[in-house]
Parts: sequence; structure tokens; C-alpha cells
Amino acid sequence: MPAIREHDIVSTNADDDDGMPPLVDNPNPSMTFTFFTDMSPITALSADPTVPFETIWENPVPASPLEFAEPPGTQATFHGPERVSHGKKRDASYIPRPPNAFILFRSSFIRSQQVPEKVEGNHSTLSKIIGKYWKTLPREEREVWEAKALVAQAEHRRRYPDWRFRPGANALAKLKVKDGPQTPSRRRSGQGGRKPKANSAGKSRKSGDERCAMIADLLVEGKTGVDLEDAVKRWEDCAGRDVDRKANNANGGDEPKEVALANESKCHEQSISHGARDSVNADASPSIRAKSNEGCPPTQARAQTPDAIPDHRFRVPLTAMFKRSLSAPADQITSHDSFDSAFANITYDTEDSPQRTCSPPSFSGEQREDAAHAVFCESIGNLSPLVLPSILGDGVPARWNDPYNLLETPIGLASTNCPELTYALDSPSGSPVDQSFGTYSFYSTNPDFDRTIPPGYTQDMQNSYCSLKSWADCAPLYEQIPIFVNEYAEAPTAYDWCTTNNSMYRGRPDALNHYPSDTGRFVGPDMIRVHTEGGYLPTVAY
DNA sequence: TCGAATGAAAG
DNA sequence: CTTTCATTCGA
Repeated sequence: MPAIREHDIVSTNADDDDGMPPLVDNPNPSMTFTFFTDMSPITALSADPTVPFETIWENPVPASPLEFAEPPGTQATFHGPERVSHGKKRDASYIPRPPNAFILFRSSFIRSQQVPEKVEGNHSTLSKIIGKYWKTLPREEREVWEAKALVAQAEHRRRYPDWRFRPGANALAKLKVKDGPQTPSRRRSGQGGRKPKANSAGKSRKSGDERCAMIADLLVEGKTGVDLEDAVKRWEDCAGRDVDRKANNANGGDEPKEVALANESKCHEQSISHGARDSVNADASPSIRAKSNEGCPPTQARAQTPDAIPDHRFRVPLTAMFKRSLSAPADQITSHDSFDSAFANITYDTEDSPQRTCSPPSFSGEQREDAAHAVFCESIGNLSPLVLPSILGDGVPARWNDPYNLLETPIGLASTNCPELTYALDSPSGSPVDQSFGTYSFYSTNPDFDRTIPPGYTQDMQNSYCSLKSWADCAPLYEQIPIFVNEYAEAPTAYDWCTTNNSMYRGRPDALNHYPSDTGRFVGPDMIRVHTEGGYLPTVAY
């Protein structure tokens, strides 16, 4: 099977330049689709095709009210060339880079005006604050932004299939515009550009950093708006004069801590965390992770990761896990590389065997596919790295492999999280219905999916098939990008998986659902290797 | 296969 | 200017 270039997906869209969401070329009349949970269901964003794609990753859930409502007219959009971003004069044809997770977070954060202008209006300083705040985000929350970044990236690629990041290419243009030949002042070298003041070596700088850290801490506590303003004011009233001493202290001096603590605690005695937001909502707001940082938040050794329990799963950031070169020539893309590295030595926690390591199994016997292209994933009952986290965020974080939280949905009813979908369960014959067992499927009213059974699929697999390309084409409509196993596979004909004792099993997808465990409890396979009939490009994200 | 550079948002 | 992250480029 010829290797299919990733861009072939999008280049089939004739409307790539028109700026309108193309949806799918396949206007199949109403149909339903089902897929297995290990087939990377994605979360529906909006079935409304009129929703401009620019708003997709910023406002994925219009239905869920944002606690920090943004002022009207400030809805986040992806700023394509049709809109000049923040006053930079650029050619109308200029295509900006897709925003990364942090940039999206920062934008949303600033838009939500949690830090009043009076507290800080300078965007450089805001960047510092937001950067510190960003580092304290719990992983789930950060993943939300990583997911958005992936969506943004996917959408960017859909719109500008031929775009390539060309660092420096724009620098030339800049020099031209600035008419002066301009020394190529390396901006981050600290040498080139004028160094403003800060000659008093660290003093003002230090206090600035201190203040940033303080504000970031207050944000972590959940303070925003007026609360934040008050707290900052209190801090400034009495802590400002401590700055010098603190600055010295930070340079290795062993200043008695009681002094600082006393000062601080008297300045901002109790701050009641009000950040009772649902954690995985999609705006950059302080959330419930505000801990018991009563009194003055220590400005340095703050909990970097609020996760109380170290979670060794998926330490690889999503964006890294699913990273693929956006700009590399398509036929050089080897997106499995990131997968291989991401999953090579991941330790999984499961109910049955915490911290069990399951390295990629070595297969014996005939292997039809290129082992280097194998994609590993977890399956039903376990977290699936193939599914991005749900950002539906209506208070119940969905499972990784159940992004619609369908397992909490009565069978046969539409998910409250995603009315477009209905949950069905095929229980193994004779078994009581057990939602952790059996095949569960999502039925969609989305007509845009191709369910033409490819060669290799038998009729009884029909219900588990949905064209992955359809998902890919629809990706911008969904919060979650379909992370597909074998996007271009003719058909997955068999899955191999290893169990806790490293036994190898093989079977079709439905067999996975019937895999019994010694304990009488369903144990999902640790890993699944998807076999295909021919070669394939294991695109992991589109 | 590195580290350095660039640029994404914003005012 | 300033942040983090993704990507490219040159050595």
C-alpha cells in the first residue's frame, strides 16, 4: 500500500483558501456510526457548521457558562491573515504560526481580565505572571490547553496546507520595512538590544519578579479581579520595603524566615479561596486546585504540580506525545517516531496492578506490518492515550477513553455531555449488563461519516467501523482531535495485546471486550497492537 | 543530533 | 519586552 501523505487528506478539500470550514466532502445522509472505545472517539464540539472554526478551540462549549465571562466582542479567534494581530503591520497574505498551548492560555487569560489593569497592564509583566501561573496548572488543566493547541494546529493545517514555519524568513522582511540596515541584534542574547535601566543590578528587577510571583500565587489561590487587586495592594503596602532584603536573601543569604513570614502574614492574613470552578473548563481561570496556601503564599517553593499523588501515566505532554512535524515535507513525516518514544517506557497504573510496566511487546511469528510503525495504545477500561482529554467540562471530567462520559449515561440515552451521541452497550450474551464490560458504542447523528466497509472488514464488524478519514475531516468540529490508529489502514484485522503477565493475545476488537480476567473482573489489555493488511502511515493526530 | 533562533499573542 | 512551546536551521 502506498504511503499516503498526510496532507493528502486536506488537499482534497478544494476550499482550503476560502476560510470557511469545509466540513466534509461526504454529505452522507443521516447515518449513525459506532466505534470501539479503543478507536479514539472524539468529543463533539458543536454540530453547528456555522460556528466559525476560529472559535473552536477557544470556545468549545458554548453551552457551558463561563464563570469568567469575557466582555462581548472579545471572543477568542484564531487570527489568520485576514486579521492583523496586535497592530503588527504585516502583509495581508502573512500567515501566522498556530498558537501553542501557552499562547492560547495566555490569550484567554488576558481576555478574561482576571488581573485588573490597575494591578498590571504591562504585557511583558503579564507574561511573567501568566508564565508562573501556567507552571502551576494541574495536568488536566494544562492538557485542556494542549488539546486546544492541537485543534488549533490541525485547523491551521487544514486552512493552510502548504504553510511552513520559516523562521528568519520574516526577519528579512522586517529589516526591509525598518529601512535601516539594522544590526542583526539577536534579541534574546541580552547583548544586542538596549538594556533599559536595570543597571541598579537586580533591584527593580528583583522586586518586579517578586511581585509577579506574588500575583501568580494569588491567582493560584483563586483570587481575581477586585480580590486580587486588594490582595496586591495589601502586599504592596507593607511588603514593598522588604523587597531589598528579600532579594538579598534569595541570593543565598540565610535571612531568618520568621521575619519575612511575620511581615507577610500580617500583610495578607487570610485569603479565602473562591476559585471553585470545575476543573476542566476551558478558559484560563483559577480553578479549584487552590490549596491551603493560607496567608502569604511563599513566593518561591510553591507546589509546582498540585497533583497530590504522583501520576506516572502520560508524563509525556500531549503536545509532545502527538507531536508531528507540521512543516516538514509531508513525505518525510514519520509521525510514529513520537509515538514510539512516547510510549516506549511508559508505566501504567491500573486498578489491578499499579505501576506495572508494560513495554512494547516483542512479537513472534509472522508479522505483516512494519513493527516500527506499530502504534500502541491502551484499550477499554484503561486510559487511552489515543484520546485527548475531554474538555466538555461540565463538572464531571470524562474518562480519557470515554470522553463523553457515556459510562455515566443510562444506556440508550443521549449523553448529557454530548446530545449528539447516544450510548449503547452490547453486553456479552448471558452477562448482566456491566458498563465496564462489553462493547459500547457511540451513535451519532452526524451524517458526515463514511462507514463504507473497507476490504478486510467482515459484515459483522460493520458496526465498529467508521472511516477514520471522516473523523479527520471533521476534526475541526470537535474538541478532541481524533488520534487515530492506522488512519489509512485498509482495515484492522487483528489486535495483539499483552496482559499483566506479558502473555500475548490476538483477536479482533470485539474480542478485547470479552477478555476475562483471573479475578473475575474485566481487565483491559495493556496494550494493543493494531495489525493491518498493508503498509500504513500511523498518523497519530490530524 | 545538538543548541540557537524564531515567532505565535498583546499592548 | 516578556512568557512557553513548536519548529526550523546551522553546525
